[in-house]
Amino acid sequence: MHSSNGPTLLGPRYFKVANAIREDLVRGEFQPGQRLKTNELATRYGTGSNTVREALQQLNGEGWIILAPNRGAVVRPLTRKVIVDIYEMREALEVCTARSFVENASNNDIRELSEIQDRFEEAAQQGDTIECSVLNGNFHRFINQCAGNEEITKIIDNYGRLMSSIRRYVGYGRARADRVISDHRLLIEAFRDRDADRAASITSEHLRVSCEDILANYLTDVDHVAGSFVSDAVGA
Amino acid sequence: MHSSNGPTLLGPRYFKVANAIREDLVRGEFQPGQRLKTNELATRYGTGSNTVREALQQLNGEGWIILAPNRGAVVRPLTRKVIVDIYEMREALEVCTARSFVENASNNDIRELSEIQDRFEEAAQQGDTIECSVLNGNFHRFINQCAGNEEITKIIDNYGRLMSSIRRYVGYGRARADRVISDHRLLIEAFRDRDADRAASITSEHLRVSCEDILANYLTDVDHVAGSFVSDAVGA
DNA sequence: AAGTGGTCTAGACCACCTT
DNA sequence: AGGTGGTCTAGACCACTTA
Repeated sequence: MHSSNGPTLLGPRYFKVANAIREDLVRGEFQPGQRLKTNELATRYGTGSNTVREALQQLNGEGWIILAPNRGAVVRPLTRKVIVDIYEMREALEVCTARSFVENASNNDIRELSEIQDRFEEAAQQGDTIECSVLNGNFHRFINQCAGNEEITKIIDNYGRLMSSIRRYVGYGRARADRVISDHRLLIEAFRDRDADRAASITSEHLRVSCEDILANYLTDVDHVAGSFVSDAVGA
Repeated sequence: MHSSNGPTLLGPRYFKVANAIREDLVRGEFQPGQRLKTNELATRYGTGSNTVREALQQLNGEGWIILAPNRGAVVRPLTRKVIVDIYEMREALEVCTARSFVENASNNDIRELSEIQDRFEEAAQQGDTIECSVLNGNFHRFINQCAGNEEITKIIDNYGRLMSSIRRYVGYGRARADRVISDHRLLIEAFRDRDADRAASITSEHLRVSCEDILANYLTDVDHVAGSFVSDAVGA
């Protein structure tokens, strides 16, 4: 081991390239619909085209780009329809995990969940939107993992980065944070009561409203890519 | 163009390699839990290791293998839990598409669906289990596509080959075919009545029973891989 | 301290599109 | 035909695992 700068620093090269491309997508460096050519990307990130290809396959699975055989990659335009579709899928799956959580979670799990929620509320109190975003992710991920369906967890995790990037794009206003807080509280309560139906309907409603909130703050006509930096966050 | 033997015959090489590996998995050439080494596969299929890697990424997304960075690929053991998880996911998503179908499908779509069903019943009548399997797939895929959520369609299609391989493994008995037929009929009827709740509950029940049927015919203790050929099909 | 096997690069190859 | 860019190969490289 060589002193301290970390052994591999984030694993294989194609991970780093995938991260770099994701960041550039969020920064708006690539336009929706734009073709991503392997050789260009290879020079850009100082790597071989084959490594880029692996990164692109990753991003394809995560919904960022569209990959066609013998055609290459295109930046996926994030139309309102795409956002609705993704949220609808997520709703279907998370309603399912919410039900399983009711069955499978130990009292300890529920306690742990409400600790995440406490930290979330604290972050919201201080207007720390980035932390809010992280903890909100943790909250849902914790439920999904306790639910115990690895297939579903894998799928939702795959889309996680894209979804939180969309969320970051429209911002996380005070009003939204308040709504999230009360939804989460109701959900925890339903878990405590071991009421699967209530947990399911709260989850369903929660995600539906979240999606509507995003669409309301989303630009209407033009197609978008995941980010294009957002300056103001709270109080949007 | 060179006469007639087909231009590229199934697209890029990594598709063919992916197909070949899938077939070998179904044939039981690789044991569950077995490591799949890129170089071995490369020699086996007469290709480069990089091409193999791309094929493996594909198979990873389809649930056939488990891929870990710097670790390589392992044949995924198809435990009962994995099957249950996949079916649960599928149920969550297809209940959703069944509902959307009720909203979005034209009368013509419903007519087309029931034509697929007619051909399915015909194949069942003749004991043609392979054709049954295909048409059953078409039936559900048609519903999913009409539902209009591309994200969900993509996910279910991804798992399609694995699921039909599992189905092929346990066989498609007379009793099962009858049950499928009556379920499908009820579903079409619910669609005709534009009754989303009924369509949802039929779909849910349909998949749940299908999963139980598979588990009942599945060997109990040992972990399995997707195929290991099945000789008898009807009347299991 | 090798060895094994995943990862990466450079350049050739070839599918597809344009002229 | 020619060009562009996706695909593929051979071999070097390097992370991780054995002793």
